[in-house]
Amino acid sequence: MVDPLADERLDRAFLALADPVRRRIVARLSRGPATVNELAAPFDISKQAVSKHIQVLEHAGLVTRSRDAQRRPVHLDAATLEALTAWIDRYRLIHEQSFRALDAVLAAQAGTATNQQDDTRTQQTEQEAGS
Amino acid sequence: MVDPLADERLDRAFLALADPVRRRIVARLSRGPATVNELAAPFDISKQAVSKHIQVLEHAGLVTRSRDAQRRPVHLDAATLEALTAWIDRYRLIHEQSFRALDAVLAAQAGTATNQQDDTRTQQTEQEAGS
DNA sequence: CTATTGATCAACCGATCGGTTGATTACAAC
DNA sequence: GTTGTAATCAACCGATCGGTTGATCAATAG
Repeated sequence: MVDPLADERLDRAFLALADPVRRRIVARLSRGPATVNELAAPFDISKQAVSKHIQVLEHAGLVTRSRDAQRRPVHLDAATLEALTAWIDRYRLIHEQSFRALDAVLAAQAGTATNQQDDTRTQQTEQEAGS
Repeated sequence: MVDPLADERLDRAFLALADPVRRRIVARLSRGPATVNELAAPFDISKQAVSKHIQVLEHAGLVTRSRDAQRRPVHLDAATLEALTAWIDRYRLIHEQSFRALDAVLAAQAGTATNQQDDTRTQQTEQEAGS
């Protein structure tokens, strides 16, 4: 459905979200388009800095811009967000799967009843018996 | 369910994934734990550099480490991955929702179609956009 | 004990990032 | 035209990032 993003594009998209200002901008845009001035209002930084943040988001494919007189409204591009979740979920699910397989192996070896291989989506915390 | 990660933790987690080497490490770990040497093997960079990458992933909460003699196996922590998809999906779904609302308004006004591709995924959770 | 293996620590370097200020473009209103 | 507003461009700065090399720590093997 959504193209798996090329490596460099994933770089830029994840990097774009690795900043609280840009995440807040994305959060704001999820409720509809906004101009740079509107987006800059909640922040204590300069409008130029916000403009740069928007450029980072745009270069990452997370937002697009249109034109309305001298304003340049910014729109969220949800397709890229979806591609990011697709990447993450891919490996998250592989991990879950192999974890369940390991559970089965351990259960078969020991026979003791510490296995829960039912459809509980256990994302259990690894604990170290590292002594 | 999964704790919404604090802002600083989200910073680190997204930043950790904004690097192709670290994403390949995550991909490898999704199939099971591995030592630093094993993880470093596919790359042309030094083992120290890979060790740093792993520290970045660990500090981001994406991996944990145990101990086995002089080896320090690295394990994926899928919970943090899940928290990232949770953050993304939250705003992706809000966006979808407001887009549909806009569609309805425009349809009522003029009957003209918008240029949004119809991604049918009916979700109706009303949420507010925090950070 | 010494030697070897696995991994980290420490210092350093060039590139990029997030921010600033000042100048400039683009458009609208008068 | 001139003024005003929205936004970007350009140069600069300190901090962080990704990489290197060399030394060191931790644990096993001989």
